[in-house]
Amino acid sequence: MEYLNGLSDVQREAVVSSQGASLIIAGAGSGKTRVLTYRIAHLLKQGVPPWSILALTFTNKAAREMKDRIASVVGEKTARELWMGTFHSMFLKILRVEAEKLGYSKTFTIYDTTDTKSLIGKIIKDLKLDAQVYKVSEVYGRISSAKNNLITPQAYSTNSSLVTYDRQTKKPEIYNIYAQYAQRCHKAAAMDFDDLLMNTNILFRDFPEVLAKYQGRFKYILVDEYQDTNYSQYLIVKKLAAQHHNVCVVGDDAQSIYSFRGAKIENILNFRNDYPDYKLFKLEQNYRSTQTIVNAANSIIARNTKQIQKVSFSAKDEGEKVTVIKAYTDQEEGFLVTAAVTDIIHREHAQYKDIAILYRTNAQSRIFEETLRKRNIPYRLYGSLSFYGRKEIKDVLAYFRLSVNPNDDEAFKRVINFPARGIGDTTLERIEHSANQHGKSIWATLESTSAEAIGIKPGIAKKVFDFMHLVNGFATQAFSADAFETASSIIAATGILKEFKTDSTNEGISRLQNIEELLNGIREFVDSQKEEGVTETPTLADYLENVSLLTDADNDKPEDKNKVSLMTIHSAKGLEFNYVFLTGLEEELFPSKMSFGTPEQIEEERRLFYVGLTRAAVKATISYAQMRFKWGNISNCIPSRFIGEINPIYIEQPIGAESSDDDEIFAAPTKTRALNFRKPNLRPLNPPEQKKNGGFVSPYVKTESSEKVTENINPIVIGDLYVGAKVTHDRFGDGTIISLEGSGQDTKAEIEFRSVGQKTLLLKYAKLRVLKG
DNA sequence: CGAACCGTATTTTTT
DNA sequence: ATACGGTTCG
Repeated sequence: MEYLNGLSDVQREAVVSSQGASLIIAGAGSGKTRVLTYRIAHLLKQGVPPWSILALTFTNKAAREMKDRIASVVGEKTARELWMGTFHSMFLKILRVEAEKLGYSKTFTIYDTTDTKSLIGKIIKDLKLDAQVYKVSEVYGRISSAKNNLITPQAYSTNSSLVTYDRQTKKPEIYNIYAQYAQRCHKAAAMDFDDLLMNTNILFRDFPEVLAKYQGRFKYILVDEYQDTNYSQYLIVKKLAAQHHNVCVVGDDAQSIYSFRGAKIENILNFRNDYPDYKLFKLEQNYRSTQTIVNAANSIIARNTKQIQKVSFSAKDEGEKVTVIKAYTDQEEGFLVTAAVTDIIHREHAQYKDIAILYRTNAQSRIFEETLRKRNIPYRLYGSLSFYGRKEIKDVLAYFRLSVNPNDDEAFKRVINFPARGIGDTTLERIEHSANQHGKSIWATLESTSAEAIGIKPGIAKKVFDFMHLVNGFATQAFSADAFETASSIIAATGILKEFKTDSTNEGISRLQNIEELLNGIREFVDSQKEEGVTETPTLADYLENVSLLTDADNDKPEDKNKVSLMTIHSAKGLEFNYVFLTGLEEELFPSKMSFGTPEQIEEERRLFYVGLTRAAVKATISYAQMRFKWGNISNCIPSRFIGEINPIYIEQPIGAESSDDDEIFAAPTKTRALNFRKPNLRPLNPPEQKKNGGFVSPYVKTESSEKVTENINPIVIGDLYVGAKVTHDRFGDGTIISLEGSGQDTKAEIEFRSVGQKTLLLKYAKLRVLKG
């Protein structure tokens, strides 16, 4: 039991009290993962069979890490037999076995967000609804939230509050879209993410014997991040735990940040109602962060009204104060943050992996990428365009999916004309129309309906059938042969490989590399499955089951081990870094403009800020910019209210741009009103690299008549600066125009200030006003 | 059918 | 600014 050493009293109690219902309120950095893993390890040591333990997490990464840690205590073989994974993956595993009871084929595929959105878009079009009114993402949100609350299409149409709401928002047809969507998914033998949970609920509701089977099997159920469960997930857990009542949930109401996705903070607040004789453990000591960080975080979260009372404290050193970086522009924010990163690396002898740059939206990552690249700092970008979201990967995967499940209409549509085989939109439209008429999948329709009835010419029909024949050839392989072999032959036989090999552009090369990476991934999958003895021949079908729930965070490569992390605060949840930068702390960005509606939404943003701050172990730095590029335009930014909400005793005086008189050099946007700027026929002329000539930089834009813009523009005055005339000096060194666009009354310029000789490079933007004469 | 062109919306977070 | 969808032309 040596693993029990080194735990605090309350942690140890939480670990060993294995019977009955337990609620573990675990503040940030309180060793929650440790408690969970040791609790499971403890159960295993006591002789509980691993397959009778169900441990649910929200990310694959969390599950994997926990599994690894358990393995180091009880051995890998035992750990492997645990039912440990994300909600989605665990219930997918069950649904694969039980699918036929729900009228699904066992080989059902999973529609990811892209598939779902494309299908919803198609339905909106088919129903001849106004796409301006029925926005795909909004409709998707409504459908998703209905599913997460276990509202079927039928229930939706009779639910007065939903129907009333939709009428009021002038979208009365949402129920219809939902019904169509559900129907078409079913025809295609496809489930979306929400279906995995909803169908599990339906399975347990309609098949008591199935529920009883799993209730009997899972003697112990553990749930991580319980505050982020939605109703659908909550109910599954409740049902499964109904027999043995050994349910242990871990969470922190202060870290609930997924309510937009249907997470119910109430689930954790109401735990006591479901399990009246529950045991409560409060892990209040923060072992991760300095006192300053913990106290600063507490001072923020104290402003929220809805919370479980707890005292989060740290016994570590007081530590450094939180630094606030104030930058003129988003560019400068990138520069200053990167400079601070370099500083930490050198001064603190920190490693890249100790540092994270966090932001509210993925769109903010770009500037940090640029500035980090300039300084040759290795970084790993999470989220945004994920590996599995790339076109070429999705295309290849679509072939795989189609080979396993020919009814997968979204996959079919994706690849019917990729690589191009002369089957265009019109043809596809006709086939789909016919499929909808027959209430069948595209594939099934093509199998049972004549080309004539569909309305396509024999020549085209032949191409379609050739395609089907091609896919058919993969089908048997996909279930019997080695996944890597099958994948390789699909990529070769379909001409995908050729398609990319002949493309010698950078784009093409990177696509080919991605496909190679995918193949490598498949090979690794095959090897690991063999090694673990799961199966003799891991097939493509086996591979697909795994891949659909992976995100790029699950795709860590060895060379990514020591890099600065760039990610949203959401994806940073559960992680920790010695040095954390929280960036873009501006009103409307963080807190997001979208959350201005209700105080509850602001509270969620505040929790998000809390989560971000508590990721830091040693030091947290906050940054914001006074101007930021948004939609290709500069906008003014107000510092986030959250900065002011931190008790000032934990904050160091701001560094970076001072709000002194030099502001006016940059034509403070409050003074120079950002007037509407119309681009009059301007096109880039030379790439920016070629732009320098003798201290001046020539504009790289031209008008359609090939005139250089500078020649059209009279000198512009911004403070002391003359743009378009030589700038003799300013306090940063030589001022230089790097690009200039537009002509006429109002124009926009991008100015780079560089102080030569020093390493300092300041990038600034200003909205300029052209002064005539 | 497919490439090229043009106009418009986009940016909250993700299993 | 960019990406996507729709339209037009070859």
